[in-house]
Amino acid sequence: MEAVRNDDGVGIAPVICKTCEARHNGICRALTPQQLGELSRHSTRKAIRPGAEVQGQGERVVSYANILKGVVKLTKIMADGRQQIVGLQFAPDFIGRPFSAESSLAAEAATDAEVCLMSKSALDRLVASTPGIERYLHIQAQVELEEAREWMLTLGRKTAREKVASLLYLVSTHCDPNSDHALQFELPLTRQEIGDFLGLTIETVSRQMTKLRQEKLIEVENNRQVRILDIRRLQRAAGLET
Amino acid sequence: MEAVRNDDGVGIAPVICKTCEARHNGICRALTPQQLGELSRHSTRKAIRPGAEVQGQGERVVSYANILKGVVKLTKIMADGRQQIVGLQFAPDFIGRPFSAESSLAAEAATDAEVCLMSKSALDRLVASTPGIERYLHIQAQVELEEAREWMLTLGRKTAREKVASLLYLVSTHCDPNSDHALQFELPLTRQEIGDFLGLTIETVSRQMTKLRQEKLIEVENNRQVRILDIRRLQRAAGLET
DNA sequence: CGATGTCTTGAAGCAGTTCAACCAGGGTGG
DNA sequence: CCACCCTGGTTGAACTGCTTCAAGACATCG
Repeated sequence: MEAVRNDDGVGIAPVICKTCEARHNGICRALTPQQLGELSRHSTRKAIRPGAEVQGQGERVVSYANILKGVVKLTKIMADGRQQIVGLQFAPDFIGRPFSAESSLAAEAATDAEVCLMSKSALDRLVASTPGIERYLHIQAQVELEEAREWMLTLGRKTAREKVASLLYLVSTHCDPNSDHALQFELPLTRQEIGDFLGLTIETVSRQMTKLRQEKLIEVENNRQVRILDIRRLQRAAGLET
Repeated sequence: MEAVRNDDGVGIAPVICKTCEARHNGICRALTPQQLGELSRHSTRKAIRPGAEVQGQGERVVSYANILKGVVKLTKIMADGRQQIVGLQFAPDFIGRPFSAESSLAAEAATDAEVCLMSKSALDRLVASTPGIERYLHIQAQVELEEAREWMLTLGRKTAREKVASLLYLVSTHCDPNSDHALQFELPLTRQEIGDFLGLTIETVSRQMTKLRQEKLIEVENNRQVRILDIRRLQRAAGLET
């Protein structure tokens, strides 16, 4: 909204933010250069490898994070080890819950990823003073809620085939922030993780993938590279519309 | 926060709001008497019978609603009729999505209920001018998101028995706004609706209820009156903790 | 009192799980 | 360079938990 100012030195956006995805489409867009400068003093960029936690389940939340690159999975785990992925986040999504001190889920990198960690207290201060930030977070919460509910339908009422197709469709619509549908992409999840997202076992996931391949809906290379051959049929296989 | 003023007539809260649950614990708590008066001019109280829609899936949203009494279910329905309940709302919850013109789900009374319908445009104006309202809505969105994700775990990874126990536990913790656990309550849902919430068939729900009854975890009268005999065991049966 | 809607119970069927074997790629070390 | 293993994925066969189909019970209501 406000251009980067360049006059007295106070208004200049931090160098580190200049090329940042979050600066342009993420939460930082709602900040003035001054606020950005203030926040960046309490922020650090960090690369994380697949499997590394951004935030643990039940841990005290001391920082928020912005995804700059890669995919982060949000998981819940039961006492006996059963696991459910309850959300996938892509750049430039924001991770963390204002107003709640404890995390009820774990956030873990699914792919090689890069995040910008921000001090909770610093951002909380900004939220209190700048309505635009709360607006941004509120809208993201709405979107995540909508996605969660859509997924509840998938988990509760779809067949294994529809579930797997739904996942492929979801990834294709989220992995590239610039386009609506990526027709070719690298799956950010292992078969085990796909199972944990869909409420299925790896074997079932594998079988359904094989079937979709045989029916020429998709092509798979190296287990991860997916090319969608017929997006309409995939959509139908996912139980979306007709 | 601000007491009802009584001096010049401008600051008096509308009579209709005086005894309202939402006024005390719901969204209207964030309003000044003036705002309350303004909003109440664009609001109407309405009783709705079980099955009546507050908001249809895919409909244009023209009003928001506050639940004053009863239980409202949020449902998603697929093209072929498969249905999933994606949320239960109790008084004094708020229904409706600011920032999105279309509803992706239907809101329908599960029990006899009473709502306060508010004009979307009037409330949107208030949201824009009063940060406290957005804060309230933001927090509710966070809570609903948290609940939706908890339920994703239930849908994806729990057995039929655990699902039914989870539902009973959920209702017992939500139906009475004043206490943590109601040990006796009337189920707001039919077996069919319970099935639609848990991703099960009515028969499976019925069988699991019977088993829980036989195991003395609960007592059931008239199919709807439930008494929880052992909340700890019910909790364990729901897959919560140990 | 039948009629209707909701719930329960039983028996058979099947989608998805479980268990087990196998396969492919990619290090690692002899 | 090959033997080795290790991880992640596939495939097959047997099993099982939930669904489906069908019948009966129970309550409410004209």
